[in-house]
Amino acid sequence: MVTLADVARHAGVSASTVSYVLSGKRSISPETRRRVERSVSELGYHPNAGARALAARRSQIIALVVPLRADVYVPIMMEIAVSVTVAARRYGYDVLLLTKDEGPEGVRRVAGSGLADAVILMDVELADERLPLLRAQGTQAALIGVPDDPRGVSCVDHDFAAMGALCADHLADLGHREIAFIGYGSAVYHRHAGYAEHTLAGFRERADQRELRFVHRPCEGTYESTAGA
Amino acid sequence: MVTLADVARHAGVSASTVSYVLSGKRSISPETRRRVERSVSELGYHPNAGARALAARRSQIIALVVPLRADVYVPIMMEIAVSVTVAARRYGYDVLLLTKDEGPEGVRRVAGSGLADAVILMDVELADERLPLLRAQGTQAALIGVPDDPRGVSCVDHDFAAMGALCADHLADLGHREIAFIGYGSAVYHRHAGYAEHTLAGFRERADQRELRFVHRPCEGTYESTAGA
DNA sequence: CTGAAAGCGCTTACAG
DNA sequence: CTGAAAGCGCTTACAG
Repeated sequence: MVTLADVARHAGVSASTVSYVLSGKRSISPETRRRVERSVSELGYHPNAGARALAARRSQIIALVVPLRADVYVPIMMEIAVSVTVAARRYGYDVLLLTKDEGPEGVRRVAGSGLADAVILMDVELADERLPLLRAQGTQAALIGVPDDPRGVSCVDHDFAAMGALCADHLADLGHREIAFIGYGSAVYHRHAGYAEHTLAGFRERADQRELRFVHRPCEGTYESTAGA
Repeated sequence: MVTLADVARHAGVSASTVSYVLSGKRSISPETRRRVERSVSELGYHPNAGARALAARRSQIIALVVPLRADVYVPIMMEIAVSVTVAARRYGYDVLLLTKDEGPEGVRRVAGSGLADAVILMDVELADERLPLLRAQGTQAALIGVPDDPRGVSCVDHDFAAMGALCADHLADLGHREIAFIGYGSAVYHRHAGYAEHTLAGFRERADQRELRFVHRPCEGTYESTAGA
């Protein structure tokens, strides 16, 4: 394995100079830079990720926690996972894939060990049990989904409440008064998934305002059966 | 941050003893083990991933390279990614998500830097350009898909050739003689994706034996439009 | 603009 | 059964 010391020797400079050429954290004479870059490519040098993480105290890794339940729409999960990965790479980060079934312990594990510098959570629940942990550890985090208490964390999501309200308005405008709200699988509501609850709440509030009567019926089945229905 | 040295001090043992208690690589007296384990949980110790990777010369990370094209069936990709992640965890490994668009360079980057100990490749092509690199670097790898020359690498896949042959037999048995083979999108054939080529080759060979005439027509569109068709 | 050196937090021979 | 110490390969103040 080629180390930074090998490159320094080959280029006739110190190790710190090689490091600074690579990181761009201080100015280097063009001549020195050239020699170092030449040695790097001639020797085929790749900085060791572990050593770098240890010394710099950051791993350049973001953990992405994905749900593995059958009641979520899979293609959108994949699209998000891939988009996150592509975007992370643009900033020099890699993405570690975690499954939600590891629970809060998974988040603790990767953040506590320094394996990941930050986490992105999907399938956020209203009272998500991972939130207290994030706050306690001071873990950098971004949530795709909005919990009941979003203090201290960054969240992003569609406005599902507005969407529910739009649906109510649309049907009310058409003159309908008796509505059936066909929802997600019942498990989605049992765990209080944010998107489902927000949609239903937005619909319910507007339905009340518009004096609609409605029944809410969860709809069982995987995304495939419901999409095809 | 709590370090191994903190734990050693707290438990009144040496750092190496703490390390061996954690790794189980040498026998420890029950009494010592107890004290160390108690200190670990009392202090909330999590071994630093970078330091561990540097010293042990393995990261306990497997890189999974997923395609990001629209011409692959997404749900199965996600299912594989999640299954790989869950299985990897059982062996103490985490999974790093790479996208195929990084090309061979992505594999070189994560393997060369020691970020990943091994790679799993999806969407393997007959003459996959990542193979020479794997061989040259001696990178541990597993392919989901079979290339033309699988020497030196481990592959696993469905038997797509047998599947194609089965289809030919089935239609021949029903008495049909003129067959339309509706395939994947044309891009899939242009890049010579293993599963597509193997299916077609298996069908073609059996069709010839059974004296069927057939035309092959790629079918454009995403998995959603074709699945719904 | 550059270098010598300490230090990051582990693992693992080496010794007893 | 346990400890002292070298070493893994980087980054980054400190000095000049």
